[in-house]
Amino acid sequence: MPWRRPEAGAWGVMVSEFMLQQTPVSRVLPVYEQWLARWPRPADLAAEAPGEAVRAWGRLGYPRRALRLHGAAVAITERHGGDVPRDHAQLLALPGIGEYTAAAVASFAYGQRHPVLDTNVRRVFARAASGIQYPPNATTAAERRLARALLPDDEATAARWAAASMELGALVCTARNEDCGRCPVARQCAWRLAGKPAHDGPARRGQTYAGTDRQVRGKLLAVLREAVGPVPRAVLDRVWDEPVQRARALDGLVSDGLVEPLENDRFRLPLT
DNA sequence: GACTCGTGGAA
DNA sequence: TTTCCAAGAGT
Repeated sequence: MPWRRPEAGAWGVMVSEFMLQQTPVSRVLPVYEQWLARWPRPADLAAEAPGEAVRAWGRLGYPRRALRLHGAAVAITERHGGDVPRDHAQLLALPGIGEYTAAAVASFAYGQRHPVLDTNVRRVFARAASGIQYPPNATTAAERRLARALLPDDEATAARWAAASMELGALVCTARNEDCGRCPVARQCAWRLAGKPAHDGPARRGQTYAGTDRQVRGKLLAVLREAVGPVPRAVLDRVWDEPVQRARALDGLVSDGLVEPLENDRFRLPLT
């Protein structure tokens, strides 16, 4: 992956982590390349209108991430001299960076020792160590303890371990159709040794996208991304025929800062 | 802890 | 066709 090359730098790692939050690698790749070519440093992005970040985000989904990445670039420029901070707590204080992303940037970009617990690693640990097919819906204290216990002591080794355990989950120990034949720890895997018992308990609740506010928001924002200038409400009205839900979705976008209302019932991506 | 927040490819 | 889900964060 381009964000694993040394020349990607901390900013490249950070951009990739934002984009990879809930979005598959194959869809991130082209947008990542365009993004880094256009905004090679945090200050370059910080100098842009936030709406440009939202526009360049394209169809990656969850566009609030674009807004937060822009906000993080501004904060880095103002508070950290334009350099992505190395300190975990300072990373965590940036908008859009939570427990996982702070550890990922500190580990992948700066080679530090942090437990990196994403959905891939959690699945690997659930199977190899706990003997269950899938991890709990939300990360538990027990999972964090396990991750800390398994993390190698040496800093450089820990950073390599973080990347390796994630790759193992992403490429081999996948959610469906896991490939135990390629797994380096298959002989020690508690789940495999137990005969791969199927996940019990409640199924992870499905999302059901059709007809939700999220779908309406997506349609509204798609129109605004493509528009050059301000868009009249009448144009936005065409994306959804149910007026109450349509208004609620647009209001939500405005209150999230993804859309800026103008005079005369017109709208655009935010300039400030 | 429960919910919200996009999108599209694969099973 | 429907379901599942992909390197989470914020409220």
